[in-house]
Amino acid sequence: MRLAPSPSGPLHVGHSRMAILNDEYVKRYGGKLFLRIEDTNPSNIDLDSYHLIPEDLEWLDVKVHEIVIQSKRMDLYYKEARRLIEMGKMYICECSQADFKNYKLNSMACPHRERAPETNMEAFEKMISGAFRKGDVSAVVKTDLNHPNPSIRDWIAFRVKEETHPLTGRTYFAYPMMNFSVAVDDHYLELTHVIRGKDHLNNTEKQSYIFTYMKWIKPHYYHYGLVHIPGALLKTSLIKKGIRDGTYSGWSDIRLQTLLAMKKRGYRPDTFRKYWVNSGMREIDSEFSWEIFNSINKEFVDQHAKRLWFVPDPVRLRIVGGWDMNSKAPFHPGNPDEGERVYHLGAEPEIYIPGKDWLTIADKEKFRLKDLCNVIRKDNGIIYADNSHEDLKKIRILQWSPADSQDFSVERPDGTVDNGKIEPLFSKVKGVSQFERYGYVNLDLERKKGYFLHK
RNA sequence: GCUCCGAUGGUGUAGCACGGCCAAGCAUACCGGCCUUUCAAGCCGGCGACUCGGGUCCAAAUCCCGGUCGGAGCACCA
Repeated sequence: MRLAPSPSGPLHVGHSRMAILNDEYVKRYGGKLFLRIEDTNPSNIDLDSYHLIPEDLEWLDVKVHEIVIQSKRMDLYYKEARRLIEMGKMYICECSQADFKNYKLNSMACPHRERAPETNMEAFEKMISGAFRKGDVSAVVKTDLNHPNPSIRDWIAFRVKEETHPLTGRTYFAYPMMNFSVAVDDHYLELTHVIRGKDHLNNTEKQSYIFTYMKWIKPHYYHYGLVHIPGALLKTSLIKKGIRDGTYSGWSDIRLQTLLAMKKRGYRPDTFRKYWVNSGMREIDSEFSWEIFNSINKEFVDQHAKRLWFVPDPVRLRIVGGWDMNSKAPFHPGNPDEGERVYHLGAEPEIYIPGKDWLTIADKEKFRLKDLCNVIRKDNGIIYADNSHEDLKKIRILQWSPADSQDFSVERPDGTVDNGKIEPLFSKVKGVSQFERYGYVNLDLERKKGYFLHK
């Protein structure tokens, strides 16, 4: 089995599917998983991704047995190309791009198609030694000019690139197209099974010509349906543009759906695995469900998410008439091992409550400060009422935070920020916590802020 | 336009290769109740689907034909 990403950036949610599906197959049935970095197009390579991709995979707990880098195997591709030329199955076309396209669309042979193998070989050697300019020539695999799908008729296997390759520099001038290098590598890596998206259906057919000409055994192919991930920006080129022009702070900007960003928000690798295994390998296109994805993540995260009181948009109030006020509450109601938090507030303390709630509390309305006491609103202040637990079901219960609370802000994936106060003991909490009546947040203690995960 | 693929509740799926055990299972969401000093978690109950039309058959979500709808690919990206 293999994972074959192009090194144009780190992995995102979409990639996690193919990684996990392949990995899961290998883990269940045995075998070997290659990570094959497909860097045969020097124009869209991001040097960092050579290490970011393996790191992402490691985070996902995908076990890669061996890493193969295509740009280091160019001689192999050239060697196999020569064999095809000798067999008369590949030729060097010197038509313009437009002419070549025209011939194909009309099922016609281009003038170079029937040249002798020796002539082609000569042209090929010139091509790889850099004697041609970009766009002048290409190496073409003969298929069937009458194939109903024009893209499958005589497809291009090598083209000239003049850019400097980030890894190999200016060593090579002719680079294989994905369909050629993939066929050669799938054979030499002795792959038995290939799992990939059904956007590759045509490629599978193109590649099969190589297997047939070379008399190689084809792997078994499985094509899963495409998933549309709502609200996600996954096009690496667009993300890169956004990073360059300052729209995004980097690959881990939490508005993005790169694995880096999702990790920062507190998503767990197990969530990815469970979600993708659960959605299976059907050929149906489907809609990615954040609803289900988040609920799986909540399952993993909730058990150790300490509860905290965060007060967005805080209003500062004095509890008039409250003497010797104390509060004690567990960090996790269902998990006593997580400990508890205790506050001694003293007499007539000041506290913060959420501005949004304060706005909707009527004059003379009674409400509860959670784990503290009941109060009644009077004009623009509150007075102590009692500490009975009797009407808990009837009145609303608000989270609050003491006067010595810290400033804290939560960044949300939609780009907005909630500013507020957080209870002092938050500094004892690490990782993902649940802000009561607010949602799950991954804490960044050093910077006194958090990243919103989900409700 | 051409080629290929697909169609189960709001969403994600199981079942379809070998028709009957499917008056369609699970999850999530939603609604109601219990519990609870969070609008979290947990427990109980409820809601809700086989794209349409034909055909084969004792019997069709499952097989065949047609329509409709959706998706992907269509040349020097991977």
